[in-house]
Amino acid sequence: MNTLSYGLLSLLAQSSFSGYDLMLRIQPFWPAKHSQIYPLLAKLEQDDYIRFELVSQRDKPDKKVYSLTGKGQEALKDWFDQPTAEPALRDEMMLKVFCMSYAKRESARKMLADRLTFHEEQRLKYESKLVELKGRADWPEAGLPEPSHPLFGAYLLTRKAIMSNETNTEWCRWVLSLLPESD
Amino acid sequence: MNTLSYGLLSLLAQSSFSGYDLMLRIQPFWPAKHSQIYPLLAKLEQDDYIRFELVSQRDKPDKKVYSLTGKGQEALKDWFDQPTAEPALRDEMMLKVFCMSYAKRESARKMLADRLTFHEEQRLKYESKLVELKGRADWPEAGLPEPSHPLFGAYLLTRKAIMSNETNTEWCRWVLSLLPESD
DNA sequence: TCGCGCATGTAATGTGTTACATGATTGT
DNA sequence: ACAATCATGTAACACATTACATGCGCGA
Repeated sequence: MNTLSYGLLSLLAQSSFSGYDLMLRIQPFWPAKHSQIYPLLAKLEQDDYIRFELVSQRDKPDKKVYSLTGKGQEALKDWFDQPTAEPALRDEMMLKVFCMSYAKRESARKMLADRLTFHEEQRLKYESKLVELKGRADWPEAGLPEPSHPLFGAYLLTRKAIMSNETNTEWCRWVLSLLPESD
Repeated sequence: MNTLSYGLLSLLAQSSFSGYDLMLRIQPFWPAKHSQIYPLLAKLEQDDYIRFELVSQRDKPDKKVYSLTGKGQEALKDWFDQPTAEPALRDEMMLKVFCMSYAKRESARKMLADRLTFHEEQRLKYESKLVELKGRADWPEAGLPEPSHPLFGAYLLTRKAIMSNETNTEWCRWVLSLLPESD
């Protein structure tokens, strides 16, 4: 049982999902390709942490809809009390920034401008996710969900994503302001 | 040549470092253990991107001090104009937050409090790094370095680290305020 | 004297990506 | 026609961690 395994159980604690759904939903928190997810799900199913139901769809391929077993729920609870690993960020851009004084001005500006766009788009994405969450949930109009609400965690993470993207956007703009166009 | 390889070259563009130094300095931007770094350095040396000089020390083990070759400098410049990969963040805490409504209140509070401490400590660390940078460099008292200054990148990254840690600190405090102690 | 920091390396194992494979439906 | 989305899987390879291995000097 590695972190990705617990992550999948964690998503399944909310609701049932297909492998494809899980793959898409875990991306923001733990990047993983379908080629890693599918074998893991098979293993978790074999070890009785999760079970699946075959669902036939019209107009779409059949899918396996996974849900937590009792053992899976127990595993999740135990995991929660284990020490939590520190976050690991890997960002090629930061390595490039390190030697930026040796690069062409326009290369640097382009890299920063691309990253700025990325963070602005991410921010928009998570802001609409927040709206969607507010629609699905039934918390008071003040906008503050109860800690016991199943969507509480998703709300916190969406806010976190928005905050991080705002900060990164601000940083990109600041750096660009220090790098005037040289034409 | 993978991202970590370029990262090592990137650090060596600033100044010469031992493998041990490189291992410590690359952590904030690209986590990697010494067991990954040493063989990579040997390979980069064999391929003529870097060279080393054996330095004997009193009271400390001998070390290999690496520096960039001409080929290494060329490689760095080419790399800078290549498209930059998106950042990848892996954070076990975010996965735990997702199913927080199913966990014990005190477990959740402890996890958040630990993370809060982590980000506060990181912020202090990077703030002293900023002071150290200002001491080493000779940019105007206004505090704004020139983009051509060799420490320009390090300055930008240190500011970035401080900003991110502040934002994360703020998020942790906010979440804790939503999770009153239940005793 | 016990652990930590400096300093380097290898071997075994675990994690993650890319490529290979298939196939229907929907929108451009 | 062509690409994208949904949907699942395997195989080969690349990347990363843990454990094994050594050894000196310094401070508690």
